[in-house]
Amino acid sequence: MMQISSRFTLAVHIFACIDTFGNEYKVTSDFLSKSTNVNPVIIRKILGQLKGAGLLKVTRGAGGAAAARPLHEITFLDIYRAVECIEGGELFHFHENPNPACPVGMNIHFILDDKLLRIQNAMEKELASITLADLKKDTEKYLNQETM
Amino acid sequence: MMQISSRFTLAVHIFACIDTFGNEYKVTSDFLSKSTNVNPVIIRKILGQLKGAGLLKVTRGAGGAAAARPLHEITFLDIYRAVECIEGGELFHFHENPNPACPVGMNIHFILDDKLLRIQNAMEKELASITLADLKKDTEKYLNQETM
DNA sequence: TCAGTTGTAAGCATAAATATTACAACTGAC
DNA sequence: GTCAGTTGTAATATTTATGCTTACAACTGA
Repeated sequence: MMQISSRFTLAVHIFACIDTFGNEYKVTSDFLSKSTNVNPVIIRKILGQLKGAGLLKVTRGAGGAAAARPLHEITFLDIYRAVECIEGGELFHFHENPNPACPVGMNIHFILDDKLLRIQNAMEKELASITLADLKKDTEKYLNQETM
Repeated sequence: MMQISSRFTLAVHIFACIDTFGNEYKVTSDFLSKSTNVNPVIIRKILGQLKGAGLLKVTRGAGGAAAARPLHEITFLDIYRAVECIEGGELFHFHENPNPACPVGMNIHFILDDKLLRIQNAMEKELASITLADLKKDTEKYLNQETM
């Protein structure tokens, strides 16, 4: 399988909750746990990662999370990088010890690395093109459909 | 972490070996095991996936693998899809049971799915733009550097 | 002071990847 | 026809990451 972990969609879900409920309610890990149906400790860990990346603020003691920057200045790429703690940020996992005595084995990184990077860049460029302002707009769209 | 599994880079490595050694040697799972330093049973499993996708032919009994189509008609996307057996082909893993009683939880898929798809499409488009002909060209480039 | 909350550690359960052993079935050369 | 070499596949083990859960110290605002 090997998909991008659900921490990413969880993090986006968290921001959608902050957008939607932030003014009315205190958005705590317990609140988010109920909306996502994910354990509050996991939520707190993700909140910590997002906080560490400067994307949101978490109020210790009193509780509650809020965005740390204007929404159009937070991209999906920021979120992806905050929660997807990949060594060196590399999307593709390589087999570890290709044979240095084989002409192909010894050169496989020279042959492949630039191509893999191109692919990863294409994905990250698209991630960077989506902001939390877009998310909020669409969230409101669907929530209003409910109300009607 | 959650990277794309090394089966993909392994599969590309396999094709690089076929390109380079296919005329001179019989490219068996044992041969490939030595070049990649990966267990021959794993190699055979990947060979089976590539064969199943119609990308190469494996000679039973006698042994050996070879490309099943002209190299410029095999893309990295073909290989990716052959070996990355993701349910529904989705790059992003979603938290399973968002709360249907929460306005955000009940709509999170409507809000997010199109955006995730855009990101995945960007990546797959780049995967599709690289063919095994490109791979062979670069492989020869680096191997010739060795010889000089 | 105290109820509610965050941050974090520790242990467990689950899932996927990869390694490994084993062996039946197959093929081509002799 | 035999046989060495190979593929296909099953079964098991190991490793690694994820996510769940319990627990609790530290913190904050009322």
